[in-house]
Amino acid sequence: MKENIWCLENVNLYHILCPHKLKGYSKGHFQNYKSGDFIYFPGDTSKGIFMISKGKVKIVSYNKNGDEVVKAILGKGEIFGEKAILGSNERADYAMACTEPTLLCPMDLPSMYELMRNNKKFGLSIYKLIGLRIKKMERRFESLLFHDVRTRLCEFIKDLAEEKGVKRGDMICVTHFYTQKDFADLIGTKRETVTRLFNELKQEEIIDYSRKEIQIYCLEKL
Amino acid sequence: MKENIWCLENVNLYHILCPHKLKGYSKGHFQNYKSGDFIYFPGDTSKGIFMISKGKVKIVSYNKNGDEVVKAILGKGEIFGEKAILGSNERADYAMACTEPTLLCPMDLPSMYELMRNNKKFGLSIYKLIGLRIKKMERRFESLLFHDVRTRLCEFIKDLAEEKGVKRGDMICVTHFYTQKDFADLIGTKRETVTRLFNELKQEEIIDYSRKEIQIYCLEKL
DNA sequence: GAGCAAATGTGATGTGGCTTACATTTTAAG
DNA sequence: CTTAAAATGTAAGCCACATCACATTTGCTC
Repeated sequence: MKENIWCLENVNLYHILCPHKLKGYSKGHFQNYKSGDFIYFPGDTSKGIFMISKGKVKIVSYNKNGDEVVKAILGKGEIFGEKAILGSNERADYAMACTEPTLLCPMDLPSMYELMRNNKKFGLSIYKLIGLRIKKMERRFESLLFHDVRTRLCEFIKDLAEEKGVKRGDMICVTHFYTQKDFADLIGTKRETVTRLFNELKQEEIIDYSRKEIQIYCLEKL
Repeated sequence: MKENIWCLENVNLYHILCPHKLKGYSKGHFQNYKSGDFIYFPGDTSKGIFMISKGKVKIVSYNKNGDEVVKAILGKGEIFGEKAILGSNERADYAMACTEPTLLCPMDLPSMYELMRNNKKFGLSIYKLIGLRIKKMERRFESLLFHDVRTRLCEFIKDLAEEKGVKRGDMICVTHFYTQKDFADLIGTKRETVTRLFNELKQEEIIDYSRKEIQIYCLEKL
């Protein structure tokens, strides 16, 4: 009974959690949000988790000056609010829809637990999902601890490329929806520094970029 | 069926995991380590988790210069290697006993999963444990992102005080086993900076300290 | 297509904390 | 008690980034 679930690169919970196949567990319908709508606030009771069926969701917090700090941007098939499973009964961040429309598939906790107990495979998928989140987190942490800003930005772009890069000729194009402020938040620096680095990388002909796209000429040099 | 497990501050798995009460699940015996013994290495197959029954365990890694980097120091009743539960089939760090003797209660994965499925309370305890680890991690991350070194050190000392501080007169004493290098690793800075800050805090009559003890005169100013 | 807010670009200036390079003290080992 | 190794102390110099202060560009709204 060797269970090497870790070797799979992605858990696709979409087809498991999708409400069509889960009548009786999920509420059987999607929630629809407009761009800018908050899905939950800090302090809200954690009643369950969400899977993104369509659109993008930002997980954010606000610093003491009231500026928005982006902690993650998630897309279709991705899950958020999963700390509820781990016994966190209050949400700690804001979750905000940032596309229109944003469709979410909510799933309440008791159903989750029941499913996890009854469906071994599902349970392991959830563990794996959480494990991956932790790994990602640890990776960010170590990066912050050991690497300078430029290295961090390069790693981030490489990750983006791997995740959603498209080959076009001998370059890789990544379409994204981050502002430079978002990049800065995500790698732990300031917007101005990101601007400077983007231009530095452009100068060195490693990448080129516009608002919503990055073209990578030379992945190795990143 | 409201399950507010999160409100409990600590999960005490000790009395649940303790092998005396778990014949059939655990191997029914402790593992004994000497100071400096490695419990596992990076790349080792994750066969299960460990609970510390007696002594201290360091989770460490090594940077490219071969210097030891301390990632955590754990004591009695604490658990490590728990990422195994989340599907990580290889250990990513070194675990090293740093007291003599160090007694560990090992528990293999299949038994863990079985227990988690059959014993609801146990399952939730494990979730909560993992949840707390994540919270701790996120806290460290945010601290690193937003606070300067002095603030981070103060937070760390306050945590120590809360966790194991003892009132003596109108000061709080914390006996610990960290070197200044350990402090530095754990808060993400260099040893020299820690030394400077310790002396700064001493000068300002907020704390006093010797090798293995910190006396806190004024918790509020930390 | 005028007007405005958000996003991006770029210089000048400041500084926290890393680096380097030793001195001193404490602990462990023989 | 001696000696070596580990831990701690201190100080000068430097540099990656933050901060501040605007300029410019882009994209949306009316």
